Amino acid sequence: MKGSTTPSARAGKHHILTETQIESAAQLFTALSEPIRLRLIKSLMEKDLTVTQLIDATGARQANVSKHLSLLLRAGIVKKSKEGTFARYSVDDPFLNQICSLVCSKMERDAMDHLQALQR
Amino acid sequence: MKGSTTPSARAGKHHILTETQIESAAQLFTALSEPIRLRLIKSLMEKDLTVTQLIDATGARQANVSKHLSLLLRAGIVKKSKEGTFARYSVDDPFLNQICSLVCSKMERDAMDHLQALQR
DNA sequence: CATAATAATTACTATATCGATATATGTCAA
DNA sequence: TTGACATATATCGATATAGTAATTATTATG
Repeated sequence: MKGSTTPSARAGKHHILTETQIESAAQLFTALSEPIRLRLIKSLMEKDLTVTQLIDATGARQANVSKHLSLLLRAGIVKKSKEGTFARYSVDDPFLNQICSLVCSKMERDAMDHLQALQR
Repeated sequence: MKGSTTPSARAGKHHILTETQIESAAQLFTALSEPIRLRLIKSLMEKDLTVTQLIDATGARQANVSKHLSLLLRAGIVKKSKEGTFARYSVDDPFLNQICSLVCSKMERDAMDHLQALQR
């Protein structure tokens, strides 16, 4: 026994991404690939916040916060509503909670694997 | 009724990423943020393949395929085993199937929302 | 050993994007 | 209208990364 996964064990049960979906997915992952944007998302997952509040929450500069927020907006990850001079941003997408817990469990699993590899 | 989500509806049930986890997650998403890398992953999700086979499957150049594979390897997304002069790569991580179906459903949901917005 | 085949690496150009600064836009209040 | 505040945008230098061609291991084979 070689411990290798048979291809047939995988075939037929996974989602097959079209080329168009691959491009879209890549853009989505790009939007999630910057720590500052994940910090913004994390803050917004607790509650809706204005730009000023996000500046305080993340410690980033105003221009950077605005820039990354508009990127997240274009990516369809956050929503925006104007309130006077304020802009209130929000995340309201089950996708984010799901991907968050998925990433968490992968990282935990990888950490476990790493520990077991050390003990072996 | 304003249609806004109350913050309390979100609080308490989501995963809270630490700053370290945010950095790791950003690296993970970076690894998934290039179409060519998603194409490699897609091919490998069907079955294990050598570099040469991945060149055929993706149409990319050898150096490029090797470079992106080594990036995916460092990111812990693919595994590598040498077979003579060949290098056979594989993905064997439930994370990928999960994230794949998650991304698919988000894209489908966004498409539906977009259609409904047009009809409104 | 010499050669061919496979894959990784190096060197390079082009492009993208980050953060920072400065400026513009928009809104409210006096 | 003027001033103060909130946000967006434009620009710039620095850095990172994509893709390519050429080179360098590494391994199998005659």
